[in-house]
Amino acid sequence: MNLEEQLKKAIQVSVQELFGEDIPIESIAINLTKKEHEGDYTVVVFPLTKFSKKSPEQTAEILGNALQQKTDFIRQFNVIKGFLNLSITESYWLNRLKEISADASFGTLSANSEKVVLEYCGPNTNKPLHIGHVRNMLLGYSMSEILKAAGYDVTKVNIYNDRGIAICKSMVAYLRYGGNSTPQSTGIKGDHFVGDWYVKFNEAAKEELKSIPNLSGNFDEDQKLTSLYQEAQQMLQKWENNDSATIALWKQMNDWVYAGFHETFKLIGVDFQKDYFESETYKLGKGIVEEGLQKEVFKKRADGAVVIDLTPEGLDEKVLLRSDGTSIYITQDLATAELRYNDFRMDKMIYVVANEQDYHFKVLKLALQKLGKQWADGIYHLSYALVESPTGRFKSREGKTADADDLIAEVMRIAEERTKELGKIEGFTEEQAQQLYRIIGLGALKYFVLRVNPYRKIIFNPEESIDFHGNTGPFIQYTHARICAVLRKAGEKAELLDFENTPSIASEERELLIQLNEFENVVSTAAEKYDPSEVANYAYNIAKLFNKFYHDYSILNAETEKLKSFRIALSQQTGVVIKNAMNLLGIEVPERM
RNA sequence: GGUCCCUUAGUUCAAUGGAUAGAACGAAAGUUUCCUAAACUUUAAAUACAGGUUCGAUUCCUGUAGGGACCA
Repeated sequence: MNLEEQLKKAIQVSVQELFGEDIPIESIAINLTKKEHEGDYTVVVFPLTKFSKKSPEQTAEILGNALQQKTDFIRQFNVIKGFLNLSITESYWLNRLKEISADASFGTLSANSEKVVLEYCGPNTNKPLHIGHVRNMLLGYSMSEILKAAGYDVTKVNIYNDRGIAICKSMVAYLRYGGNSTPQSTGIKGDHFVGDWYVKFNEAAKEELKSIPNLSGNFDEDQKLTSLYQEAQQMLQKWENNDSATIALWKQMNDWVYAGFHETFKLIGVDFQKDYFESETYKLGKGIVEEGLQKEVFKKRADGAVVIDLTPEGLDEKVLLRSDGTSIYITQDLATAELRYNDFRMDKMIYVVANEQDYHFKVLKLALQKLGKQWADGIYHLSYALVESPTGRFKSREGKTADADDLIAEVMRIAEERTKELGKIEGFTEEQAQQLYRIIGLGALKYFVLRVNPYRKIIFNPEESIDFHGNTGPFIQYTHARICAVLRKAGEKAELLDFENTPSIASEERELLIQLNEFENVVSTAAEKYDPSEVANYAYNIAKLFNKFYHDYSILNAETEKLKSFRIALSQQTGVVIKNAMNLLGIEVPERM
């Protein structure tokens, strides 16, 4: 049982004994004491005054005395207004550092036997990944690591939107203008190669529109008048009819795209245990529509469309099958969800999808619940806001600035530039140097994205490079490298860890230690809130505290051997926590930089 | 028209209903014969507006203004 739990339990018992009131343990508020006050933990006693029938000060005083008697780790306490500040004994903290250091799995919560399927990325196969996918992938990957650390059994899945009019457009343009070119012959990465044909399609369609009169001015509408679009339509038709030449071309182009995607996945460091393809699931909707009609959860409208009435839930009447019998995204997704449940029997199903689809997922979950699917209660939409440029939403036609591969290349280039400026790669082989640029560049990018709450939109200015100073990934990585340098110099002495009865430790050391002890709480909160930024901010705070400690005190030249031993252990554990926290964000930390 | 989200220093972000609202960048000033200065220290600087709930509101509720998304 950790310290906070022990404290809460002791408070609960004391309140019962002192004031004769049973209070739920969740109602007890314990915070870390603010810097400007003396103490380690603070109990807010205002809520207890209604049971004690005494002033906040008196209540705190009485409770403080009781707690001190009941436990053996409270050295002293003070009361300021309604705040009871408890100081924990030094021996408790020293002992705690030993425990943490000896615990190889510190930061990993015990397994809870719940199974989670987490879907993320979800690209279309007609164009390369862009900055939106980057946020999605970083969130998805990080969330999976956090959930694993919190004790869940996590399976990551991807869904490819590999069919439909969009990919047919690329196919048509390629057939018309592509000749026998391939990614290999042109040296263009597969997903970009196919994406280029998609762009080409739109350019050619615009060109064709110049000779067509009476346009509406709306490209999405007007393009339907072009021969190109009609060809794409026919292509889609043929695809749906299983025309072998069409299928062969479709497969070829998608394979190029997948090869490109996989390269990017590998570089950015994300993976999936299972892939789903829309082409294999897009027809599944019919069955669930039947089921819904039978159960009378869905109904047939006068015009023949099948709908679900969600007005009691404050939503609208939602169409699930159009009057012409064609299905809609939501219908497919209902069926895909069920398919996935049959595949995995998971307790939770998490969708990492942009907040444009908040409404969609509300409907999805509600509809499944209304159909009586118990497992639908476990659906969670991890919604995140879009990444925008300073002038507004990134449009694919803004091109390069929003492209994922370009973005990654750019941060790595900046990392290289900065590192060389600082002359930090002495003694590195070329391969090690490249590795370092990758770690730092990606660290900067990933931290930049993950330190922000998912629901908050990110303004990314491609003109200004991502920062490497202050509250950034490289700052935290640098702290880790510093720690490694000290530990290297300390040599085997780091193994000794004899710091029993170390004379009084400084407030900077104490604060760092208290924060290290919080790591498991942070993991648990991040998992509960589905929010990696909790971990990011924590890692930053740890790094900041360490740097202050490092600046103010000498580790290797400590006044006594015991103190030195303590500081080495503290540094070592800080390094471990930084590394583990950063790994939860999908960020690697270098040993030298 | 309906539903949902957002608004905190010049800028980008923090703050389970708790103490004097924290950081970073940028601005101004300083620290290197000392374990990595991608670091550290100091200064100036913010809760959109109006009500309400209560011991206490950046946080919860209502309304206003501004920004964004979705549903037809």
